[in-house]
Amino acid sequence: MKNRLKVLRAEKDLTQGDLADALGVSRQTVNAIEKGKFDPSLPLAFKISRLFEQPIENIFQFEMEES
Amino acid sequence: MKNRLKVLRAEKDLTQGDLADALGVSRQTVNAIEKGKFDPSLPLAFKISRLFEQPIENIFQFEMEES
DNA sequence: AATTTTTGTAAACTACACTTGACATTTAAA
DNA sequence: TTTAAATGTCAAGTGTAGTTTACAAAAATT
Repeated sequence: MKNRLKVLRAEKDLTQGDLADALGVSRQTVNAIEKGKFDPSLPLAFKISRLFEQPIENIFQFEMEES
Repeated sequence: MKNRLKVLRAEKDLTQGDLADALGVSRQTVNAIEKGKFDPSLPLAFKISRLFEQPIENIFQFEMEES
């Protein structure tokens, strides 16, 4: 699953640590999601969505073959 | 997290088993999600979204206090 | 160039999404 | 009203999201 986190984060001038704090997760979790190591849970995806004021579908791009 | 699965399923006249097959998950998983026992993973939420041709936000309603 | 901040990554752990199998209860059909 | 289909739920297991701690590498500051 691809995502636009790095760009969105840059637009708001946030470090991975800043974003992690804002979301209430660890910095490693933000890093892992940003690098595509794993997908966020649905609740976390919603929090990210609200923080960046964009629909989930606009932040995460799911492709069917991924599973 | 609330969801409109039961209604959406009724609109398409699908049983929990039908939906499970269409999504590639077990019937118990569909039942548990529908009853709010747990949240779907983000990939599964995307599959549900595509199947019902509605954005995730229109199917699942996240409220901040949930976590 | 030296220091600080940020990012990447790893291991070991916890929590929960999802599985199979099984059975009881409710709803619909014959 | 008896049978079948659909739903609810439980237990025990697997896989992955997310944790903490820790350290190395890269990027930005001074």
